[in-house]
Amino acid sequence: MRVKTRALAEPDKEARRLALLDAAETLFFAHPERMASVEEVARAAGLAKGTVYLYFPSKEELLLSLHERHVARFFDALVRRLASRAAVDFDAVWRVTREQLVRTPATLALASRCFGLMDRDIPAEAAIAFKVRMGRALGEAGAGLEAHFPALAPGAGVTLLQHSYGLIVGLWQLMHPIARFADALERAELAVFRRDYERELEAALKALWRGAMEPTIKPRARPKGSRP
Amino acid sequence: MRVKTRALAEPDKEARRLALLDAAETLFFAHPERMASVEEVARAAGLAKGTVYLYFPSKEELLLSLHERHVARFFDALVRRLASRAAVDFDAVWRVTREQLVRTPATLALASRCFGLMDRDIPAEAAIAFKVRMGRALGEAGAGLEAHFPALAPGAGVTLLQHSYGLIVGLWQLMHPIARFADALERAELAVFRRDYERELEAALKALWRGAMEPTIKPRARPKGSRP
Amino acid sequence: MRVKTRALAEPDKEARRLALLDAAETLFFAHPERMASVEEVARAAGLAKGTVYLYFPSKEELLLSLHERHVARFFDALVRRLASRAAVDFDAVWRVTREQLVRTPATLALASRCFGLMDRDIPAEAAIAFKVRMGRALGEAGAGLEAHFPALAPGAGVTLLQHSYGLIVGLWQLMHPIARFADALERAELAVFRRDYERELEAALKALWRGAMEPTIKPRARPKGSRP
Amino acid sequence: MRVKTRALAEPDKEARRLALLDAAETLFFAHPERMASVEEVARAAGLAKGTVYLYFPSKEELLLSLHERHVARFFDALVRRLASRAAVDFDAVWRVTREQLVRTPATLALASRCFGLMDRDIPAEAAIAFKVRMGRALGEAGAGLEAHFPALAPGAGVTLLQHSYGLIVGLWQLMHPIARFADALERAELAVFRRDYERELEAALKALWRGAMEPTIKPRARPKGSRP
DNA sequence: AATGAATGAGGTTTCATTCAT
DNA sequence: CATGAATGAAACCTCATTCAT
Repeated sequence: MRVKTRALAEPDKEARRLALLDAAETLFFAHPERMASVEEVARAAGLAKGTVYLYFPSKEELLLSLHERHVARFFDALVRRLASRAAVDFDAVWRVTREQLVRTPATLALASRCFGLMDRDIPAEAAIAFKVRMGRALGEAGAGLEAHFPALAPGAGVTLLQHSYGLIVGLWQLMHPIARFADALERAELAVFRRDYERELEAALKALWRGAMEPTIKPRARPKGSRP
Repeated sequence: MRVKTRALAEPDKEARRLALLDAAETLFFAHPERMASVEEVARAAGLAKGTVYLYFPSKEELLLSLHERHVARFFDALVRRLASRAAVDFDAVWRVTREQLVRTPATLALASRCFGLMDRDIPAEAAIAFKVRMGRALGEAGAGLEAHFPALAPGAGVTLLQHSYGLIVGLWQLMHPIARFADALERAELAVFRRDYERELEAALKALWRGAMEPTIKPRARPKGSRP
Repeated sequence: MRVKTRALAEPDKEARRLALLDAAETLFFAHPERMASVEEVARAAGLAKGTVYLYFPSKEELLLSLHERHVARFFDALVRRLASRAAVDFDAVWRVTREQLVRTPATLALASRCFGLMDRDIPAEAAIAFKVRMGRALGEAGAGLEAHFPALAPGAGVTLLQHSYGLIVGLWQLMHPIARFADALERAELAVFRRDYERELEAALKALWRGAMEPTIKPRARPKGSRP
Repeated sequence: MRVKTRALAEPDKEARRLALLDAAETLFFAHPERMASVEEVARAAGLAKGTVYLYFPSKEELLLSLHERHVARFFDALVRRLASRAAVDFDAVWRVTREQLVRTPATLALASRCFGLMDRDIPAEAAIAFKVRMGRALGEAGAGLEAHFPALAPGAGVTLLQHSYGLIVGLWQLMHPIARFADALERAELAVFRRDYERELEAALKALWRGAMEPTIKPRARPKGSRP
């Protein structure tokens, strides 16, 4: 009968909430492919199963909260960076992205999953509240972006962030390394898949941003001749 | 007691395999958020549950097969277009993409899921075989692309396709419409999420391609002054 | 953090006990089909969950107490009526019954449940103490009945009360209206179940009492012929 | 891995259904106060938990089926008796009742519980279907009764049966012996509860029927004097 | 005395897979 | 080959009760 000291004061409760999120994150990080059970999460936090339900209405909403924490951290860092005195260019944004998203793989693994959860497992109420908060952060970051990149028309900052986010997650799904395939990847036939997610993402994002910034240029290349 | 006549000859077997894939596709299309059970798929194909396992080793591999069929169709159409006499520009590729991927939402819903499956549910053997086939198609399409777009260095065609694919799926997850949120989306706070996936994707892909084609341009904008 | 002032004095304690019973009664009345949780009862009484256990050893005993209060009220009213100067006939008893039991449906809903509780959830000690108190009230009321109905032999008053009580509760279970079936009850096939509990009970009790009062009559009807 | 031979043919399936009902009945009979878990029922029938759900949509509906079987048996026996050539009087009906209901205590224990289930746990659909079947049997038996007891007006047979059923169950709840109270019942104070259900019920039913058969007699006794 | 955070037993249901027929 | 009955692991969530504060 493990009796974790009780979180009576509000700050303690918040701390416990965070402890549960931490536990979930750790487990998810250790085995991104397998979703830990609520019991496991609770135990990892030194609590009992039922206690989890004092802090989260359901397992899905716990996961969404974890996801939200990740996203919030990213936006925080990004907004902070955009608000700083220093000049901001793609690399500056990329560095934030890399630290907050790319190099915390659990973040992306969870993001992938949460897309699916929104479709059915999260009560509309909660899903919408989540989106409202996201929308706020997104709006702020988008505006900040526009302030630094004159090429971005009003509204284009938000759009670019969304497109980037889609690219980040989509490419991660396509390219994130899977341990058990490491050997097979050595085969010549699979050379095409021997890719470094971080490097690829940087290149892709760079291309996306570059393209987004120069909308005036006549849009596309024209091939001289078709295949012989 | 339905006693479907036996599929003795090889062509019959293939036909039955396809019937199962069709059934799975139909069900998945009808409710992309919910994964139909094996029983449902079997029934929709006019077969019994156990029969599914004569044609697919597991539910996951059935899904992967379905996914592969989608991807193969896309690559077929793309390669065929690239091989045609007509000139090829971004729009030509986009039209193929739109028909094969964007306007068949089940395709993208399934793609999202299959990323996850690869991580754990598909035996390495099967996963690798799948990747080998994908790699082949990818290589061919990538080469075709390079032939039409001189700006693409060798190898850049494949890369661009992969980046594009990541963007297509990632953006879909982020933006695909969810029926039960339609009302909520009217709120001013959620204006940011009121987006048309097809239009957004076209813009994002265009930017990505444009950026990928002009790698020499000096990379980024420089803001004159920071935020006031 | 609600800090209800402490119930130090004995009268306060009793008042708080009653508040809890009132709260339970209200909740039970509102949703007789669903048993409120201890938390709900406590909140409805303006107390915290744990406090309930200072006044009742268990949820079951709380319910039993509530039930006892109902029964006691009934017996009080009955005994008072029997002790009054006015003449007493079936109708007089029926009126008491109707007011105290029939028209307070929660009473009967709870009575049904408490039968079940006695079997296992109530400690023998408590159950027996309850029965002793019930026995006392029953004895008194039975005697009062015998005083008014000369046809009742000694002991027959108690017996008649018990039989009546069984009938009251049994018939309630059989006939009490269930909101969600109201529509279905319109069907011709279910005409047999379209019954008014109060009216039925009155008729059944009348029959029971009439039969109990005339034990000398040769007992039963004789059919002339069997089914044609 | 227990592999009960498979019930492929329809009669086998029905047999298995019955085996599950038998198992549930046995367990319920052994411990009427405790409701066996689905797992226990399955094991008692030599099956696995999941198998139960092939035969019953939910635990509650299994219980309702069991209850229905009991009631159906009673009605069968009653209707058969009423249809036989032999004369029918109260005792004849009582004997059927005694064998089918009174002396199979599980029947009454379950009946008590099922009243509660109807309120919320059984889907309206199923509950109504059950009632329709019950209504049919009730109508038939009621008509049979009227044929034998000329004192019963049309419709009075059904009514009498319902009232009787209420009395049977209600009195059972009030009087059925509870093993752990056997000793306590020896106390003088509890003499009032030292009752034999079967005997009491017979008396009460007799009174109810007698009263129901003689509706013309001037209704009630008149007390000579009130309490001194 | 009062609180409410923590506990954890307890039970239902789903569904991919197997295998006897 | 085809069937579908049988399996049983897996996971969630509720809520009466305890007890540190």
